[in-house]
Amino acid sequence: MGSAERKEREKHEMRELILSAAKSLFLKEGFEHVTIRRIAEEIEYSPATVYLYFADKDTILCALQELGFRELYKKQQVLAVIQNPADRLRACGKIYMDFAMENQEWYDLMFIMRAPMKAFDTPADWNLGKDTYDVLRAIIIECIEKGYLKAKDPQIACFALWSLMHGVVSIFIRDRAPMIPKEHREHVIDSILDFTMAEFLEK
Amino acid sequence: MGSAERKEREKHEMRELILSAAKSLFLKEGFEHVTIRRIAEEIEYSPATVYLYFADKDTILCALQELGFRELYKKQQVLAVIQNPADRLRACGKIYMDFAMENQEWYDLMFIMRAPMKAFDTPADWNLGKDTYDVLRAIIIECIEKGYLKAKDPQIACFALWSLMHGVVSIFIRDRAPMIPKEHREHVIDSILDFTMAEFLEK
DNA sequence: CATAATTATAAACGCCGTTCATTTATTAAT
DNA sequence: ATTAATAAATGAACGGCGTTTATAATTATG
Repeated sequence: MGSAERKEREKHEMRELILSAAKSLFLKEGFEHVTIRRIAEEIEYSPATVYLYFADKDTILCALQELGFRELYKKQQVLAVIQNPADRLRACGKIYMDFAMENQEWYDLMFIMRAPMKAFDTPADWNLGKDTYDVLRAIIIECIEKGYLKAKDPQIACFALWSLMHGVVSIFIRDRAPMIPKEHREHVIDSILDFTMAEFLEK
Repeated sequence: MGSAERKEREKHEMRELILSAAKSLFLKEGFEHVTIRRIAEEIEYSPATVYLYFADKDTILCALQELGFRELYKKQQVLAVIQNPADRLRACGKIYMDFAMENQEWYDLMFIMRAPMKAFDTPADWNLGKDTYDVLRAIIIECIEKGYLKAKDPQIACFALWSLMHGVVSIFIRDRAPMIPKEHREHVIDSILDFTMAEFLEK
């Protein structure tokens, strides 16, 4: 009897329905309107029904987060055409920070908000973030190999440069830089990239 | 009739009472237990009474934030005894990141959480953060003057280095670095400082 | 067709920040 | 000292949230 398979498929479809409602709420009305009750309303089910398909709200946010990572990973793909690793490093930073500033709520969900992280205990669940992180790591390893970076430990160099970029955009997103007018943000990001390349890189 | 002054004083005392209850809840039970209802319970008044002394919850969080800034500023004072500006820069970073890791919820409130920032629209309210930021800026200006840093724009250098430090600790605090075991965090912070000093500084 | 299993829901629980009509306490004026 | 005016405090509610549970509706199986 193949009805078990259909059941499985229906369950999966319902999950997708819930996620798409969550996503559309997120995009149209912002994070704070993504509530179980609003999701349920959107798909015309009761709030309790949502809990038949997802353990809790964090699990749903986690799935949304995943979409964000895919988007970022997609944007990183254009880096492949840049030959010089130093140029590629700069472009990587630019793509990262532009993504953050153009999709602030997504970035917030992916890298700042507490909520979705409660859902995974084990680092194994971090696969999504890992892929995007590995893009940076590969570039840095090449930069070290080719002598653009004098750092010997790529782990540290990678974490430091990621931290720098994350620091910049997360300060902006959470409004901790009143000394920098909003109109200057884009320019500051470029200046930070220039500064970093000038100070960090050898040639 | 000096009763108006006494009224003023009583009002101030009540505000202090509320804040001290908020602080003690924050320290003893963590941020999530700092609710208007719990504060009211703590001081044995009704929740509505709290609103006679504070406009809303964010205003209270804002005052808590201020305490955090004072604490950080106090810790920065030991920097004064360090003569060499490059050494002072490193120590400044160390103090900052240690403060963040040892007082994670305070740091979160000061630099990450959205809540207390809704309370101030104008950069004028940022005086507290400005003092601690100026400590870093003074050091960097001296580093540039004395040729330790080749950057010409201290604004950018300052923002970049702050971003780097903030990035590191905020990634840790919000658990975005599963690739780094918790036991290694302290060591990574030191390595980041080494890396930064090595890559950034001239001599 | 009847029974078992699944799916959906209404209603509630226990929180939250906040508001407002009403009561209680204090002060000022007669 | 008594009353009138002012200020302080509150109980109860509003509208929200995530989540749970007992019950009802639906669907599948024997």
